[in-house]
Formats: sequence, C-alpha cells, structure tokens
Amino acid sequence: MTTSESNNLTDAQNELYAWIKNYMMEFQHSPSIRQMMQAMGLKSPAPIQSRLKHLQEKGYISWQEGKARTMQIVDEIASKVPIMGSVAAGGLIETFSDVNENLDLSEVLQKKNVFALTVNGDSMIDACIAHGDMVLMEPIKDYYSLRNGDIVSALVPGLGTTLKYFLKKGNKIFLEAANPAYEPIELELDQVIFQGKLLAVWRKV
Amino acid sequence: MTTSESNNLTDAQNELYAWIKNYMMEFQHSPSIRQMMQAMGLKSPAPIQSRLKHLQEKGYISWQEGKARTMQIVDEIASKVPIMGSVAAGGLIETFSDVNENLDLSEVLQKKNVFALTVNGDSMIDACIAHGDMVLMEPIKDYYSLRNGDIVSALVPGLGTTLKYFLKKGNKIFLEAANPAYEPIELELDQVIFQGKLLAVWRKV
DNA sequence: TTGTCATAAAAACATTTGTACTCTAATACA
DNA sequence: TGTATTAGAGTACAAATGTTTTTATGACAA
Repeated sequence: MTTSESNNLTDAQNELYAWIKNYMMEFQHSPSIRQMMQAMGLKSPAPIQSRLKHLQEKGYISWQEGKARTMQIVDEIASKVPIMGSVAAGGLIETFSDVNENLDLSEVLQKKNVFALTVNGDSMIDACIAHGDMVLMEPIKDYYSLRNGDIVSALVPGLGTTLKYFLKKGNKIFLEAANPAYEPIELELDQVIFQGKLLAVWRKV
Repeated sequence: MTTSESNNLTDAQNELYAWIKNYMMEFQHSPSIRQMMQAMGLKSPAPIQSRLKHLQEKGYISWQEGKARTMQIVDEIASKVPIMGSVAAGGLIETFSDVNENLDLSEVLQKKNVFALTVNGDSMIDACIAHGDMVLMEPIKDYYSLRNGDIVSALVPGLGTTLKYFLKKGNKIFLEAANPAYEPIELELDQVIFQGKLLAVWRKV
C-alpha cells in the first residue's frame, strides 16, 4: 500500500477520488463504474468496486446500493460551508460555538442570470468594496424595482460602466460613490443603462 | 396548456423541473425517470419522458441518450458565474466586454474542512471586512505555514476568538487589527490557538 | 520456499433504467 | 357535436450498470 498524500488514501484511491470529484463537478451527476474503469486505464470493473468500497469506508463517498450512478461526495461540496460561530473583530468576546448552520452560497447563485464583475478602483471603498473584488450582480428587469441605496452597475454612454449607489430624487438620478473623493454623477433617466444590482461581494485572498 | 409562471413552461413541466433541481442539489446526482414518476404521483414513465423532452427542447436540461441518470441542469448552476468584464469604481473607463471567463467559487470551497465565521465588529474595517460579513477560513494545520500579514482567527484563552492580522517578530506574536482604533495584542506562542486562516470574504447584500 | 494479502482480469448474472409502442382518457377547438 | 391534440396508463424490451464469483498475479513476511 503506497501512500503519498497526507490523507489516509492509497495513490490509486486518491487518483480515483480526484477524478470522481472532477467528473461530478463538470457533469452534475455520478459516473458509472465502467467509466471510472476506463478513466483509470483498467479492463475490469472489480478494482474500481474495491477502491470505491475503501473510499466509502473511509467516509469520502457514498451511494445507493444497486442503483446506477448514485454516488455522492460526502464532503460539504459545492456551495455549503458550516458556520462555526462568530469572531469578534473588535470586542474579543465571542467564542467558537458549534452552531450547526450552513452558509449556502448557492442561494445567491441560483437566481437567474447572475453575473460577476471585477471591481476596478476604489470609489466604493467606504462600502467595503475594494479594488480586485468580484461583485455578483443580478440583471435589472425593471428600473422601478431599484431602491435608493441599492448598489448598481450602470452604463453611462460615452463614459463606461461604473459601480455606484443608486439614488433618485424627483426626475434626476444620482450615481454616488462610497468615497467622498468622488463627486456624484447627476443624470437623466434616459442617459443611463442599468445593468445589474449588487447581490453579493466575493473576495479571494 | 396551462401556464402560470412567467417562463415558457407548463405547470407540470415547472413542477418537475423544480423537483429535479432540488433533488440534484441534495443528492449530487440525477434522479431516474421512475423516481420522478413517483415524485410526480404518476404510474407510468411515459409522461415524464414527454416532460423531460420538452424541458430539453426548451433548453433547461440535457442528458446522455441511453445512459442512466445522466441529466444535467443547463443553467450555470452551483458555483460558477460568468464574469462579464470589469466595472470602474472610480475611473469610469472600462466597458462591458464579453469576456468568457467564469468565477468559480468552488475553488475555495473544495479545500478540506473550510468553515465560515460571522464577523462581529469593525476592527478589520480597513481590510474591507465589515460587521456582518462571512469569512471563509481554512483550518491551520501547521503554525509555521502562517506568514506575516495573513489574516487569522485566533483563540486567545480568556479573551475569545478574534479576527486579526498575524505578525511574528522574533518570539513574539502580534495580532493587529486593521483599524487604528484598536491596539495590537502581543502574545507568546503558547498563549494563542490559531483556528483558521482567511481564504475569502462573502457579503450578501 | 510457503502462505497471506491485495489487486487485477474475466465472465456471468440480476436489476435498474431509458426507450418505444399501444391504448385509453381528458382536453381543446372548430 | 365531433374531431384533433395532448396527457397518462400499461407493457415490453434492450441496453446500461452494479454485483458476485472465480482465477491469476505480484508483493511481502514468516
């Protein structure tokens, strides 16, 4: 039994596990044993079964016995992460409690036609949106669904696309930065195209 | 053909589609036709076949012909979002280009044992981590893997868990806030337990 | 060597499962 | 009212697939 990784899997098991995760991520369903057989360069399904059994015993995967392509990756996969509690950023009071909630990122991603934009510049820095952040946006179906204070990406012809607070006063529209160094932009409704409304911010360190 | 939703599906198709999405989200694999049949309260697979065909024709799902449980939801599901370009937050220069990259949140989530914490307070505000944000953390296997400048969640016995910059100077460890209003905490190595290292920040609006 | 263990191949088997076909009931429409 | 269309039930079938069994091979320790 040769192991090279720091987990408790053999090389063969590791290779299979990695392949499975990849396949399932790409195709949204489980591969069949014969597919895995081919991918691993084997000529019989038996070795795969054995490896799968080990992976299952060690808690990496599970499946419904006798049912085709019913594997599951046991890991909290995809978009759910356990919330372990809260950290004080200041007060130093809270402690790790084993709250068993999950942060579900897919909640946001499931909306129709969500798209992402890379943030360029620091005009929204006071809203804690920094240069390099990814903002997840929802297409704006209806101008009237916008509320004062929403953060929107707006296309101002001749100027480009910008991320700003939306503010409506009477017939005027103001695009305000969250950084006092930038002046608000005053516009008529027909001078601006609203592309999206901010749903979430994502920053990878 | 009775439709009630705003999309172009019949009620029956809508119900099935919703059920499928749910099933696949929960089990990480495709249901079989007979499972759908039961879930829809039908006694024959034919109607499901027909509904699936319609869902496929309208671009909602796809599958590999003849292969069991190989459905896919066509939507950008789960953790990938198309990156539509960049927005100026300041300069007003960039324009929507149809860059065809994807923001892949799962890249971070795939790491082992990632967990999330709710941020309490404003001591990291200058690092653009605000009260209420969720921080995604990676467990720290090895103290020596920490680099100066990493953001860590640390348990200081008697004080609690806190989110701070990690800084090591000689034998001393400093936990520094990203807010000048807070004093750095000076500690010995054995006075602190490092729980996690910051991978990403998530803020839902 | 000998025996044990794990892995791989090969073949066979039973079940699950997608698909196709026919028939009936319900519905829509002229 | 009658006809066309659609949805559902029932059945049958072939392919895909998980599972089992038997045998062979190589590594390793006694």
